[in-house]
Amino acid sequence: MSEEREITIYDIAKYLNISAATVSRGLKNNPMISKTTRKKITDAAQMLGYQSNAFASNLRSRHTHTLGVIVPRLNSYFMSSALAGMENAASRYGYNLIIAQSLEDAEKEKRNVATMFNKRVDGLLISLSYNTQNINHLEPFFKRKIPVIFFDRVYPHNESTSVGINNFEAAYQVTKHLIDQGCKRIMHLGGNVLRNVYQERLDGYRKALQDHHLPFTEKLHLTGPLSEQAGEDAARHILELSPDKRPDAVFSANDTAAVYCMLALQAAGIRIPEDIAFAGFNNDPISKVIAPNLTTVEYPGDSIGHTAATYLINHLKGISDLYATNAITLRADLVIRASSLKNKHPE
Amino acid sequence: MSEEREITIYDIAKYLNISAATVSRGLKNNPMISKTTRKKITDAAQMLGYQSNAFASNLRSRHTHTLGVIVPRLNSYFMSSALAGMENAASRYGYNLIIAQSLEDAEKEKRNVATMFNKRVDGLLISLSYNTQNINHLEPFFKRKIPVIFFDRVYPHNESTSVGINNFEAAYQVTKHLIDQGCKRIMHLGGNVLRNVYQERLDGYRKALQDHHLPFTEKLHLTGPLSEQAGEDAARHILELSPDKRPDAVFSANDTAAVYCMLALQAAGIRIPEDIAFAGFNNDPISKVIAPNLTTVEYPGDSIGHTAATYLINHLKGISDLYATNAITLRADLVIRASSLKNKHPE
DNA sequence: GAAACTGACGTAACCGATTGCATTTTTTAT
DNA sequence: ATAAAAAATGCAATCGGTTACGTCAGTTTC
Repeated sequence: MSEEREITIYDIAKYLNISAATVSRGLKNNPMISKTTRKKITDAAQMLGYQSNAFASNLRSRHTHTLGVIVPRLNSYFMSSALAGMENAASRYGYNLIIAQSLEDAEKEKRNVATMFNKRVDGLLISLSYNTQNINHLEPFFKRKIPVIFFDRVYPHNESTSVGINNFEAAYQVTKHLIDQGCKRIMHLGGNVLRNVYQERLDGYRKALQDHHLPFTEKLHLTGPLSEQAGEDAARHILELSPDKRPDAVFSANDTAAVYCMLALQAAGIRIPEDIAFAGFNNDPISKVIAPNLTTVEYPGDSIGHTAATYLINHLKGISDLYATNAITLRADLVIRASSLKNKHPE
Repeated sequence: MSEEREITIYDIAKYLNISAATVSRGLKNNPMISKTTRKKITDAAQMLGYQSNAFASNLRSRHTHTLGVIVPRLNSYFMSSALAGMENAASRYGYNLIIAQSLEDAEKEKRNVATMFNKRVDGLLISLSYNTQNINHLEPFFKRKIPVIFFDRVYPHNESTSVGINNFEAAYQVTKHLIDQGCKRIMHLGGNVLRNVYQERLDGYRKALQDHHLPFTEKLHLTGPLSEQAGEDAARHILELSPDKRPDAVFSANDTAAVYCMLALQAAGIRIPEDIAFAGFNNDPISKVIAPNLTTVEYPGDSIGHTAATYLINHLKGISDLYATNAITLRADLVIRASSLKNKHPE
């Protein structure tokens, strides 16, 4: 039952009859320490079961080897992939991740940011909540020059970098693909345009329509949370339209809404892609399971997370300068599957 | 460009002409401090933009308000749900989460555990990697009486608690359900029996067979990583059997393998559930998208995570005693869907 | 052989909040 | 008004590494 006392560098120092300073240096492979004493130190540390106390170290050296991550939700495929990518990069370089979720709430996001600051994270990776209006809550970070990287849902700021894809271009390609398939009345299920990703996807969609001389119709533009429910609601909305007013294609800003819209429409006897073609966004696992398989955009969460974290760490190590880089854009390819193929023999 | 200096309690103390000790107490709402000075302190703190330094605090008070979480992979639906549940519970009580993934590698898990220990987490939540043989690497935690909770993939240990479901019972129910549907040759796709969840699911399956006087056939028991590939491999295996030797049902220990097995079989012309009934495990989102919808077991990641974290925190606060509790078992209901319904009119 | 230098290690002052104990101030009781 | 009790605040040690600076023995240089 006796509480084991903590082994410190002082214990090692006493054991070897040397100073704590030497022990500290020896453990960090400081070249000032001779090979022989260094060996003695590491051996003694091993023997005594020494475990370094990160606090004491942080308190003095003023960095924590910890990165803060704030995401809207942890449990989406994209986010958990992004986190996995970050964790891989971070652990490779000896960094840890403190993860918090805003639950799409700007207020909780503010509290998360404050906590991260108090825990003195060395850098922050953040994807903004659904209704965050501005980034004033990040000021403490900017003031203290603690680097911030936005990923996925970014915010323009000239002292921090954004990591994501070209949403405009991807949405343009999706829409163009649907147009190439002969679709003329393409519906768009979008998210809150406060978030750049949804704004840019909407813009790409509109630009493609315009370039192909198709009108943009407000009635074919639905905005919502892109949830399962939202997908089903969209289906109901479509079914309530008179058949000649119905869209002949749906481009959803995520796969979840697309898939649940498809399921509801199919239940009502609508054929996909013959009656209505479908395209989503994210390349979520469900897109490969739904019948017909869903055309979508590969949104590489793992790469985005890995890139963002690596970049942040490189900045911290002085290898690259984050302030010079405004944005990093990763490749996001269109993944064409059966849900959008109206032409049996596409050229 | 000037680095803003950090505001400390000493700055507040100097500003108000009081001692740092009083400031420290005032900020923590210590009742020993009068209401008026407390107000003055918080106001000054606000005014000066004070942010507490968690290190200094931790170093002295010896707890971090941080929980370590080690999971095999971040990007599975179950795990990300569990993490989300943990984060909700933790943030409610002012705790943070440091998250690391073992990538199913026992060695990386060991390193993760050591890091968590060095960062002095107040408690540890862990789901073991695929090939972890023992829990010797957790000894430092046990020695220092730092509480450890296992969730999902647990390990028997009489000083720590496990949170999960009754896998044996759930698997029994799944198998019984398939038998009730008239199935007689039920195949099982299982995982590594080193992990309790897979061992127990296998046991439940076997017990149900036995109770219903059905033989257990080694040929109908496949063990693997339960990945998409594993599901497709299982399908190929089934198709290679002569039709009279084929199973009339498949019970997979997760939904991913079940779904990809179904897709491959369907592509080969096999009808589900008429030719082969299917059941999975986890209630992953894909189970609701596959046609026919997959019968499965609701494995409540969110609840498991929330419960595990709450329990750990209650222990830390002295509200409950973790050492007295051996296991917490959550409800896991069978979710019957079309993939297993051979009888058109089930009673 | 004295001065200058180098390598290896020790000394001690931090980092910023916490807390047992001492001290001062205020309140209560007599 | 005064002693006693209670409340409020201050003092100073402490947590465990880190690091600027000092020391000292041994080596090099001329």
